Amino acid sequence: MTSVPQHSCSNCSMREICLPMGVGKQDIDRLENLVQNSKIHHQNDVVIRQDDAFHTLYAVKSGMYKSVKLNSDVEEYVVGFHLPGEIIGLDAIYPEVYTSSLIALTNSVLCQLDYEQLVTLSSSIAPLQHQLMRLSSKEINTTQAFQSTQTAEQKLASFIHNLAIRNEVRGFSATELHLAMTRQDIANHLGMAAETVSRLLKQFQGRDVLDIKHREMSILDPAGLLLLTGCAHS
Amino acid sequence: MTSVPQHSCSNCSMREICLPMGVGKQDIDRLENLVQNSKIHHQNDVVIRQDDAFHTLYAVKSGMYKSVKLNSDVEEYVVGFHLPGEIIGLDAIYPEVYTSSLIALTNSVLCQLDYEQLVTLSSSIAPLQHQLMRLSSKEINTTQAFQSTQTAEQKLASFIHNLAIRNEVRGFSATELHLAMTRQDIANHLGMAAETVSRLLKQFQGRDVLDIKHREMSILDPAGLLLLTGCAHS
DNA sequence: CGATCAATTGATAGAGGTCAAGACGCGTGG
DNA sequence: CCACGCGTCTTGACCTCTATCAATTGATCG
Repeated sequence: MTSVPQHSCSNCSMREICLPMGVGKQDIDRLENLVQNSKIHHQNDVVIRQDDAFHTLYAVKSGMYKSVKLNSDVEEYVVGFHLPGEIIGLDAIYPEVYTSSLIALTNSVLCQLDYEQLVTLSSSIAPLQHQLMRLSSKEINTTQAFQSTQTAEQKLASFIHNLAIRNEVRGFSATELHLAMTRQDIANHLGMAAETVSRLLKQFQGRDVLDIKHREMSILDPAGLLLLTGCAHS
Repeated sequence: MTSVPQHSCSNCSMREICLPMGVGKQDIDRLENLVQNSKIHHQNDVVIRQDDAFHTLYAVKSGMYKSVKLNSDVEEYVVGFHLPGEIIGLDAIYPEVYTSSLIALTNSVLCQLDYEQLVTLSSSIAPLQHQLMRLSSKEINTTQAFQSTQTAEQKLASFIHNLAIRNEVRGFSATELHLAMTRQDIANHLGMAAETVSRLLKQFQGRDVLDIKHREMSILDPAGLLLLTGCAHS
């Protein structure tokens, strides 16, 4: 009786969200062979350095990461946060270098996938090819979705709502969120000042939309939160 | 001596930017067979309606289009503008419905591609598969690139600079631009008021960075424009 | 238990939104 | 060819939202 390797796709709790979605049982081991040993990271570990040559995609197995883009000398921009099951590096395919640095926000685990091998494999596994395109498409959407939001209030509400939905999809709580990132990271990501995030969160609390203690957030009124977004987000 | 069909990929001036990039001579006719008859549109023609079922990707052959997303009842957001050689609809793959409406800004021509057929074909033509991924990746990048810009001045400068680069890549002028869209469209796209666009353009003129008469723009000082962006855009 | 980093809170100022009026360009029809 | 009307663009005045600066509190960790 051979034990399934600890970090295989077939026993991963994210298999229905991640790349293996839709891939049949007979093909999934071909995908598993391609997945390099998982890498364990600790808080503030730098996993990818911006401008390094692109060869591998990453999938988050557990924990949380952030992507940070250095523009000019000092100015940096938090592109986004990555939850389990999400693929990192799709944006690097075209320029063939990573466009941002990747940093672990907490103790986390990543799976590595050689891109060339993955593409080759996907041309013989139709569901894998489809999922690769689906995930790219999804990334385009999520990046676009936040552009339309106007005020700081809408932006922050959208951000929290988006986090809650992503948590829920992963089988976690839709109302109890742990914020692994700092207020400054959130603010930077949303293009506002950290002080504004602080003030708005307090305001949301005052309206009984949510409750925050440090990094632990409870969404008390999901419908109210959705209203604050200016509606229509997924 | 058979004449090449008028709207084939092989004699299209955008073939080195569009999907055919890298596809060999022997395979390109297989791609051409998949391309439906080109569709001619006039200004303000609605080509795609938001929320319609997704089946086909589009490639711009000539002219210019805009993507518009309706959020709540009245509020609408201009997602972006599409130049010749660009693929439209990649963001619709995941949700399987178009996430925005597509409107012609001037007399324009589109090529239609059935997505299912394209994916099937791409699994037997490696360069096509690569290009499909590359174009998706590029789209993720361009959407991300503008998020980091802070002030209205930086946003507008980045927008103009981006337009100029895209024009240049297509073999058009890098300094003489025709703005097919209204100031309101630009403003909406960049998340600012039309009045602000107007004032900033005037300001850019005053600093001799560019010259504008109605919809015709001349970039007088490309380096100065780049400075205004806050640097680092492609 | 200080030292350090994160988060909050208050005061102030400036960028840019909004409202309103007017100018300009363009197409239509007399 | 010119007058009219409509949509686009510009310009000005005002005000709000949010960034910035500064100080304090709170949390975390060696």
